[in-house]
Amino acid sequence: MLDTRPRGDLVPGTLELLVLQTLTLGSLHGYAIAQHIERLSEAVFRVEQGSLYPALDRLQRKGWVTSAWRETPTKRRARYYTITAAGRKQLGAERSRYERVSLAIARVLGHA
Amino acid sequence: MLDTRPRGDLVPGTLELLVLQTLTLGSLHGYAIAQHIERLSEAVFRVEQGSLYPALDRLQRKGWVTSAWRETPTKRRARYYTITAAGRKQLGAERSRYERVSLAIARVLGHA
DNA sequence: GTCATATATGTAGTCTGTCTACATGTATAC
DNA sequence: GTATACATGTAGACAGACTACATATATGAC
Repeated sequence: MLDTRPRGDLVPGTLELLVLQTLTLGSLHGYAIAQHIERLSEAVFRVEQGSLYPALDRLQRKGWVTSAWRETPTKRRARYYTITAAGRKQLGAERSRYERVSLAIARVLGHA
Repeated sequence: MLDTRPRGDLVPGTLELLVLQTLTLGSLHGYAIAQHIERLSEAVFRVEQGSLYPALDRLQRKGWVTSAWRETPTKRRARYYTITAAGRKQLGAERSRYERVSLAIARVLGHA
């Protein structure tokens, strides 16, 4: 997910959090979700299709997002994803969980 | 690693960082490393043996730590791990990498 | 004396999630 | 016509963390 290869991964388990957060902006298709995360992270993250679509599948299976085919403003078919109520609840849980974890890491690293 | 089961993992890839950081305190055996991380994180992390020892093996294979059998103050045999110069360099790289990533996450989550 | 607990190390097998690489196709700009 | 951006997905590999197991000693409580 990171663009710092070799061995470019860190914070797996966070992709679902970032996707759910992104979907609070409204329904988006996969490509737009990826672009949004990349842009907001200032290109620290690169969301690969091989990570994104399986992640969207998982989110859907868990009932945290739903999806439907629609047409984009540029007339192409795309699958739009929408966060559900359960997804928002999950997002809240994951956000506070991330908060706790990053605080704990900060304590171990000594900048707390 | 986290004590928030079910599905208790987040920030994998961070264990090596935390271990290297802990070893800057001096040579320690595995059990003490785990205890230190758990204590400093205020029990947010639980370092399982099944994660710790493979991680220490990896760090050793990469040349970032060395180890030797010694006797503990309580007279038991234990393998003491010591960070190497290469390990310190790696630690620096991983710390700044973590910094970059957590900033990027903060931006996506909107608290930046 | 014996039992529980804390100390101490490790392995086997599983699972999850991410990655690379591939496969497919359309719309738009040049 | 051809390159690029848009758009979705799959297959297979791999890393890293997890659970559960196996082993063993020192200390303190009873």
